Amino acid sequence: MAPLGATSHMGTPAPHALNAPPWQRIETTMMSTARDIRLAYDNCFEPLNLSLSQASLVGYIAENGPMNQTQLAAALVLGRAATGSLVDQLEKRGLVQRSPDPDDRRVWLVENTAHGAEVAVEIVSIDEQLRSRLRVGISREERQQLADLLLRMAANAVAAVDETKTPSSNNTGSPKTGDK
Amino acid sequence: MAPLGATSHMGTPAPHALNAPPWQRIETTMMSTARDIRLAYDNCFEPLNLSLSQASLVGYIAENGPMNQTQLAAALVLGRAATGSLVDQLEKRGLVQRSPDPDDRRVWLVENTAHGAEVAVEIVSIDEQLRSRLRVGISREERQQLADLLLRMAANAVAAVDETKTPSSNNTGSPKTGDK
DNA sequence: TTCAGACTGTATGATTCCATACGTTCCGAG
DNA sequence: CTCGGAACGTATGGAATCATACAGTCTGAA
Repeated sequence: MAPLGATSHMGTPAPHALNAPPWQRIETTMMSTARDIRLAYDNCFEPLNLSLSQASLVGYIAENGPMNQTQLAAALVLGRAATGSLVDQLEKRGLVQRSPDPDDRRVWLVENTAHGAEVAVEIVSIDEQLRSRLRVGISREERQQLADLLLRMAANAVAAVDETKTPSSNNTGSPKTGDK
Repeated sequence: MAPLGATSHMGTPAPHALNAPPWQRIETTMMSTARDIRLAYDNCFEPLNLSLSQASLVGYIAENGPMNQTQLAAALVLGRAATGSLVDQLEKRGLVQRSPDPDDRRVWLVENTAHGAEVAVEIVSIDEQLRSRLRVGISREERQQLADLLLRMAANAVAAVDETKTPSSNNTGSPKTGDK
């Protein structure tokens, strides 16, 4: 699977790329690249004792103001459960806090504490630093195209799943809401 | 930090893409795309009751012949422990089997069973199907460039980690030797 | 008013993977 | 032959995330 059948018996099948196994296919390359990036982020935030997701949450609130967990989940591309867990961790450390939403008793408004706001400054700084580090040798135009291709591929992936999931059957559960 | 600071207040920030939140930055887009692709694969292999990693392992052996677990780990871009775990699972299901390497008593040669070989045919077929599905609307040239950009970015990520981990290292590619 | 349905956050269990620390085995220098 | 180091596979613990199920709350229609 993962690779193609290059069967590179000899020493140098092709100077494909710097470090990645040369026989990998795009899909695998992508997942492994994503992992490398996540590791780089985690590594960068380690001095603050934060994971990428945690830092993202604090940073996102710092830039966009308090919001509820469902909104956060959408912003971080995470499930609500995972997001709630993140907020728990950050609340324990005193970086964020939950206040009740006066208009909706179901909802917690998550906001940064004073300390959280301080840390957020560092987070943003570290983030920008790493981002520029990741973009070394990659022009703005290339990034644009990269993003474009990624989105198209993601759309294909989602579509592929949808097709097999919703051919004709009205499943007992709801294919959409997820809840319930 | 998932988002960028664009603060696209409202209205129509940009018809960026079909489903992805428009404010995401490349790094996040990539990770989320990778996740979508993984989900698509898992979904496709579900009829066979296999995860992507499991299917990859069987398929890879089918195409490249028996090999030891360290080689497999490198091929699948996984750690040795995770690979061993995969082999365990597949062995229980009778898809692969471990035979002792006559030349090295430390090593297991992992190979497909007869049943595993049968399944591998399906795996390869399903994989090809999904892959072409993922490539809809993306030319070969674009894929080439995508792979190129991904690899450059991955290299940057690895380098970024290396820099902070070993201030005076010269490693170019793989800082292997996870063991002690 | 009442009630069904949709939404919010939470709890739980499972899965996948990493990092680390072993115990065994191989290899090469003395 | 005899060690020390390197490589292999394994065991263990932890982190992140998903999917599901649930209880409280809001909303809109009857």
